[in-house]
Amino acid sequence: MAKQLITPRAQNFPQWYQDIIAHAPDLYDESPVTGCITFGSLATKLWANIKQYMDSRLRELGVENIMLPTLIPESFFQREKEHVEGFAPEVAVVTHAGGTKLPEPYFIRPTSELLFVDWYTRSGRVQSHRDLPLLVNQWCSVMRWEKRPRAFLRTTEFHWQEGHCLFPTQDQCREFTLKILDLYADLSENFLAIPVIKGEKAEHERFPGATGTFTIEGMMQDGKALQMGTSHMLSQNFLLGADGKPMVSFLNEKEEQTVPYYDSWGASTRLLGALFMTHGDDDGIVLPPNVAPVQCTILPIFGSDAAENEKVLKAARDLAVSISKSTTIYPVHGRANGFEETSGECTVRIDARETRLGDKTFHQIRMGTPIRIELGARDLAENSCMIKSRIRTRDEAVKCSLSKTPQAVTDMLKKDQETLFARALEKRNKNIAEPKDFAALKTALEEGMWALVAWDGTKETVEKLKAETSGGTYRCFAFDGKEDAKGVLDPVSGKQSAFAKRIYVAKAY
RNA sequence: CGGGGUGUAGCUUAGUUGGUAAAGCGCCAGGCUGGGGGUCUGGAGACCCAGGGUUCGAGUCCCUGCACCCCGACCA
Repeated sequence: MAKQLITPRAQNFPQWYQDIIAHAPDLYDESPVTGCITFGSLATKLWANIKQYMDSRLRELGVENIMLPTLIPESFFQREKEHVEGFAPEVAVVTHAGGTKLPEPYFIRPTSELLFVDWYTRSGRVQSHRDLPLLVNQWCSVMRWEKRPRAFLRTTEFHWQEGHCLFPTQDQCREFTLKILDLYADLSENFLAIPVIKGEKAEHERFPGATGTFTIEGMMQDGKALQMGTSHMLSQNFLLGADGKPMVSFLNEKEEQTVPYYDSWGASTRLLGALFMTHGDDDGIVLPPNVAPVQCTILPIFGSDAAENEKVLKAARDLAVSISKSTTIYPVHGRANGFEETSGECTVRIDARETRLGDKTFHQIRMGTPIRIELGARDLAENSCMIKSRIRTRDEAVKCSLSKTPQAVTDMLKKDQETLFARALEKRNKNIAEPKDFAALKTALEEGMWALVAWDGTKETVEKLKAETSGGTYRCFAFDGKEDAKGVLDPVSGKQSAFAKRIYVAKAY
């Protein structure tokens, strides 16, 4: 019985990550295109859930969705020098179409600032101060020819949302940019159960063309940082042409032509990578109940008596209906036929395949399903079932009467969501050091920790940090309002801090 | 784009000094089988990455490509 094993985290973290995502049924497949993956039904549902959560928050803020083209005319790229230099190396170009060479090549969008700016004027949406703020977003995929792809964390084509908003004043723009950062943090912490640090990127880490970049950073189980979403203040940078003349302007209350302030913000399918890396264990991925496409799977236990099996299956269906509070049960054709699902307050799946319980159990473990319920003829005779959680030990299995099961499941889902967040938070907080000197900083990074330090603000120090700690980077300035870096020495250079706030240092994905 | 590695069945791999392919998992059929991948029997499945070359004969030896993976630099 040679099992397909998952490399333990402690032994080789990158291999472990590859193993758990590879073993999760229907999560993803490699594709024929370099660095691109096929999102399986599980990944697609996870992304759909994230999208739904975020979309409803965005609607509360008044953001509308639109959809722009995938291609950008090459000439657009001549407008924003810094932006072009930032993205040119990783852009794919379409030179031929319709069997002939195109007069002007099209770039496959790596991000859509240039198209949004065009749309603002083309659509006539920005003419008066009454048109502002203009709050729009799009869900799409973009393409960046990165040197080193990693499934979910950095794929050549990735799916994301990109919001592009205009405001009459800089203050309003900044306020909204930060509001989105809060939204990202809320999504991450309350939905994905991943604690994040909110902060501002140092100048050298800014989005090309931005005047300010704000980020949420999560700590993965190996202590590396992952940038999970960014919100950029672009100010008027994309709205002025190469000649300095406004490309977008509106008439304000005083009847003056005015250039608005622009922000853009995005979060991508990298969030799924963060999810797996944060919560996964040596048995596979673990999905927090709030994002999980299926909260609970009922595993009927079948014997050799067909009539008994029929009764067990019927009881499983009744139980699924009462847990999910939905009467519709429909078949699901996944890796094999024999699954059924209900939707409602929570999604309950029945694994009615005629395989052994061990197979069904393992399938669910590898898929990260929060709760399993085992139900056989003997349980049925006692009007009970066994409830097991993905994140609890087998000793913690609960025997529960069928009538009380729906409430027990609801309670367990809520508790497990909290537990996952609390675990990750505790681990994160334990792993942030405040080193006094460079030696202590090096040690902290070697041990997979982050460090909160003062920084002298120089490029030399950035280089020195990276070179002498094998990849340490400045992640973001602490966002907690504390100004405790004044007069403090930078542990890397030994010089005075150039900023009022301290900055987080970590190795990163 | 530098450094290293690997291409043989759906997956993981074995293939001796060159003689036209093997195992485990998975899959299909059928037994026995109730709680973390059970077991027995039978079966299907591979122009050995591509193109050249050496040879009576190449998965194996020699060139040349291509692809993928890992470690760095770049990034959501």
